[in-house]
Amino acid sequence: MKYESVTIKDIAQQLNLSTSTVSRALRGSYEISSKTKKLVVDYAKKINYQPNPIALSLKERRSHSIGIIVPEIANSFFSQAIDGIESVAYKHGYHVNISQTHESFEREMINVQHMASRSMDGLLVSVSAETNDSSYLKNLHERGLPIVFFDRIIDEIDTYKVVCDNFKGAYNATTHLIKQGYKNIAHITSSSHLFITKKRLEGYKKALEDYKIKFNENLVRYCDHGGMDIEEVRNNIISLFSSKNAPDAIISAGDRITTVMISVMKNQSSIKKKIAYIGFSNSDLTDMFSPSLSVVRQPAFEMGKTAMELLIKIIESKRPIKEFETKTMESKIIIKESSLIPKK
Amino acid sequence: MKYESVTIKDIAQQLNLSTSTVSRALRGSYEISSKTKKLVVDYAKKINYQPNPIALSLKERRSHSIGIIVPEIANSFFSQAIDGIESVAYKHGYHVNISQTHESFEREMINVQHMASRSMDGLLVSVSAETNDSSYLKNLHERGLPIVFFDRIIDEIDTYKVVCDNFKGAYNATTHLIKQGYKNIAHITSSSHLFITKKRLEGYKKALEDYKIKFNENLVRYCDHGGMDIEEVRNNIISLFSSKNAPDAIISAGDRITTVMISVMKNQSSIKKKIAYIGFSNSDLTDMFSPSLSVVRQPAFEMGKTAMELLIKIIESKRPIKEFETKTMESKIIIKESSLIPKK
DNA sequence: CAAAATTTTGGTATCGTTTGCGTAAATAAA
DNA sequence: TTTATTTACGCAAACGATACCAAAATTTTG
Repeated sequence: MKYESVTIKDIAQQLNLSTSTVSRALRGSYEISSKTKKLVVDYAKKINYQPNPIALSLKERRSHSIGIIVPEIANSFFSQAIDGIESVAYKHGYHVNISQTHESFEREMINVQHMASRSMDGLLVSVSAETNDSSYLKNLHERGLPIVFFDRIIDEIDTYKVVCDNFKGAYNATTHLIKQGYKNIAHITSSSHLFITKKRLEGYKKALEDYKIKFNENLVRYCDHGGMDIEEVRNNIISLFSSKNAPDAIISAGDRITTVMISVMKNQSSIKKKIAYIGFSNSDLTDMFSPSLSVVRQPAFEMGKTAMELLIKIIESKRPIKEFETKTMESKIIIKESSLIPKK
Repeated sequence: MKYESVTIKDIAQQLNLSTSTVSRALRGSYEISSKTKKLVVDYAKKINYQPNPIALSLKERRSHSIGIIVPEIANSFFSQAIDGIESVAYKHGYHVNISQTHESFEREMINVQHMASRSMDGLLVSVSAETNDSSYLKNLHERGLPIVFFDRIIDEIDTYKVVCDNFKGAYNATTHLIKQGYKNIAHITSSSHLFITKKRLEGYKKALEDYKIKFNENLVRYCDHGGMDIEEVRNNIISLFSSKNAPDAIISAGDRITTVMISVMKNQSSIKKKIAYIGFSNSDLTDMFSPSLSVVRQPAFEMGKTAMELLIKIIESKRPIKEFETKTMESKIIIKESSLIPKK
């Protein structure tokens, strides 16, 4: 059994008109008499006519839909960003298609290709941690598919991008820990391919430098699967703490890595107590943690909004846009207990 | 500028064949010679031909896509269920469209209509807290749109449904609190329209009854916006605790309500300490709470999987299915600190 | 009142793909 | 070689909607 809906043909037949007349009447064309118009519109409403978007997409070669590619929706940052995207999209008559990569490059490629072939008018992309080859995206983009990157951007592709100030976020977080008296500050971060990983690392390094603390390569740990592989995080933590120069504080990157890290530390009795930590996170639950979690919070909703606005700008611009900019938004550092155990 | 992709026509032109031959060659029809077949297939691969799904949808009147309607994705239960749905969907070649209602009835109607008009082959629905009129869903369903409900089901619509044993979940949670010595157990729950709300309430009541505790209407509080309206939850909590017969324990329904409730209690100094509580939640973070949270956990991933399997069964069945069943899955009660402060 | 101008409507191609039907070419049987 | 069978392919319609162009129907003008 298949769901059947009313078509313009049904209306035409019923009213003894041609499909073209009906079509024009429905979109209020000036060349249709008001009698006919009324007749058609009333009847259409009566039988609850809904234009078939598939047929429209085929005809107009656009779908009034955009695609979102994110690592995962079960992540406060991304779900908040999606809410921001949707708020703008609905206002402008766009429908939104969400797809998750689960930090897998392969899944990402499949999803992006799928979106492209489904006549998405544009894509909002935050790449996966595994993505170190963006050529397929570049290809699609060069063939005219509008793309706006947010958060996990690809630096080499020339289009609009929306990020928060990752350098500053990491810098402030690190500085905060330093001021608490910590000197052995580890940085647990996402995969080294990611542009944001690099920026955050730079902020971290700069803070150390400004406070004359020697940078120690061994205190930086990458999670190439962005925290999806718990063992990877656990191994990083364990080796970090079993090394001679165990850290006394940690700054972590991203919602997932932060929470997985905390959970690993909680269950790892081998780890000495009183580690100070602060992480990038947009979760609403961090206040309920014990200790409550100090975080670097990104304006996720705003970032989503902005990204969607820029995408619409590209989609609806008459002539190809040549000059792109990267919008950088402020992150906020929120100090709670987890980083507030001053070390004398 | 618009993204253009290769069509069957391009191949036909290039190879001096008709579109029908190309089409048949690509889908391996027996009436095409193997030479031609190879020629076409090779060329198609070379220029990376991808059939246009829009055209296919129009022709076949199905999209190989299904729609998910959930209250929100920033909710562990639903995001886990979505993961389960996706895992089955991808395996069967279905694409998944997610949409959020944010617990709004109006948004839900818009989203469902949109999905239906976009030739979704079927819908997986968990209704919003505000939904107390399901006639539009019933209508669509009667017109042949395959629908499977999960979690927030509509009892009156005759189709497959997937739920967890809400009665038992609430019964066990309540019993657990009773055994800890609590007698004034409040129940903060979602909107009274929801079927699951009713079932959980029944479980709660039965537990009280079995342990000879008198049911007190005033200890049950409904959040008609499913926890999206924080003030609503706050008011419920405050009035609950300012009443003569203030509760000494709470059992809460659903991820959002549970976390909002905890957060409200945390920030409400007027509330006496040492309230025991346990909530329905699928969050992975509850262990990090202070106190760590006792929960009733639903097999969200499994529920999503099952729902998707049932939907596929409906979609792909040759003849209309007449006999539907409701799959009930076991919930699990996980005891942590929040409910473990025994009252003598 | 006829011719011209204007308004209103219908016919048809189109988007990309599949599919039933028809037919030329190739092969097999006579 | 002629006729009967296959085999291999092309034509055209269809899915639902739109848009250009032409054809009615109507109104205006001389």
